[in-house]
Amino acid sequence: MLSSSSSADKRALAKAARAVADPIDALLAAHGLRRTSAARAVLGCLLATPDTSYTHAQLQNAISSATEAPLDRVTLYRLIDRLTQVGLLLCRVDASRVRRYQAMPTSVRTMPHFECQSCHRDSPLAGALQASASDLERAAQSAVEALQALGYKGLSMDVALRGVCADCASTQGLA
Amino acid sequence: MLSSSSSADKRALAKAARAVADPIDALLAAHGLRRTSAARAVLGCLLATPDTSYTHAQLQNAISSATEAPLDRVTLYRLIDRLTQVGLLLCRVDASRVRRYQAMPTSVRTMPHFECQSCHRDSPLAGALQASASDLERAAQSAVEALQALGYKGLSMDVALRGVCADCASTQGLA
DNA sequence: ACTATAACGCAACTCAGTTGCATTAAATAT
DNA sequence: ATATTTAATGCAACTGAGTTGCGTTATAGT
Repeated sequence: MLSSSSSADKRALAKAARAVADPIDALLAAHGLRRTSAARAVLGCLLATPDTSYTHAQLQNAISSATEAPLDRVTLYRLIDRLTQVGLLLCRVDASRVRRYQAMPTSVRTMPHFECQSCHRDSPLAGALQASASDLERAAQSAVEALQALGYKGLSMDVALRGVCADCASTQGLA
Repeated sequence: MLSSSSSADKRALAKAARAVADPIDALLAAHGLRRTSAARAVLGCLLATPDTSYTHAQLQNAISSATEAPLDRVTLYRLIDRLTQVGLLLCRVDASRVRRYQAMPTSVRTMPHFECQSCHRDSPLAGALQASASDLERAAQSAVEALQALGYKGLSMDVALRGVCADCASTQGLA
């Protein structure tokens, strides 16, 4: 039965080959999702740019301009939901209250950042704060490992400092 | 002129006494804000319940039911903005994309928490994760001190882990 | 090829937050 | 103490992200 080339076998093989050939199709299938053109486009776009997050609007725009298919707003929302629920995407809410999506990172990297409540700037901890940032990253890393040991999947972490930055504090009468 | 009790002096003294007597009025004045009934109500409500955050709607509801004045939606938004900008309030965006406000805490306390992307539960790091949480808090603390040394004011921090929790991961076919 | 159902596309809707503008009331100057 | 300035208020209309319902289309399993 190994080399019996019935037409049924041929079709099954062709199908499997297609799924295995394209890593994106393989991922979709492995997570129980259908391989639609929209799913391929979105996942492909996000996997092509790791560590880069897109808003819903940016993603819709990117897909619609790259491919010919315009892709409906609601469809994209629902597709993103599915991809996120199975752990293929990572979602976070940014400081201006919009969700940002990205491909689930393979290695967890923490990027401590500071949001000023006054000027609303969001900047990474750098310069003199590099040391603190590294400490935070290390602590975050071990927390992630602890969660992984408990069976948690697709982990990522966000460390946000908030307050009033030195610039804003000096130009206001702060107690 | 020390003990000259003119009526002008009396009024000035009464005014100063009022401002100093009420710590809320004192705070408002110290930050260059007018002492209006709305500002007193909001700041009073938030200072009365430290470490408790309210959404705009909750705050409006609390104010309107506690006092007689109904307080307009937009007025509350703008008032919150002002209080936040001068560092009297702390604002964060929760997992469901709504802003939550609370009185600026005097001591910075970090509360690492986990958000599941699948079941959307948000829970604090507890149990076996206590150790990691403590490490994170310690690292966060020194980061905050570093920022304070640079002149940053009203600091607070948020450590969010994200991913798919063990429960959801086991009930889905996750790779 | 046939069927069940996941995924799609459209319209209408909700909810948090924003903007413009005329009015009111603190704070400051006279 | 009254006048003046300008911060704060209240209303109406608007925006933008995300959701819900429902009929249609296309994928996966028979």
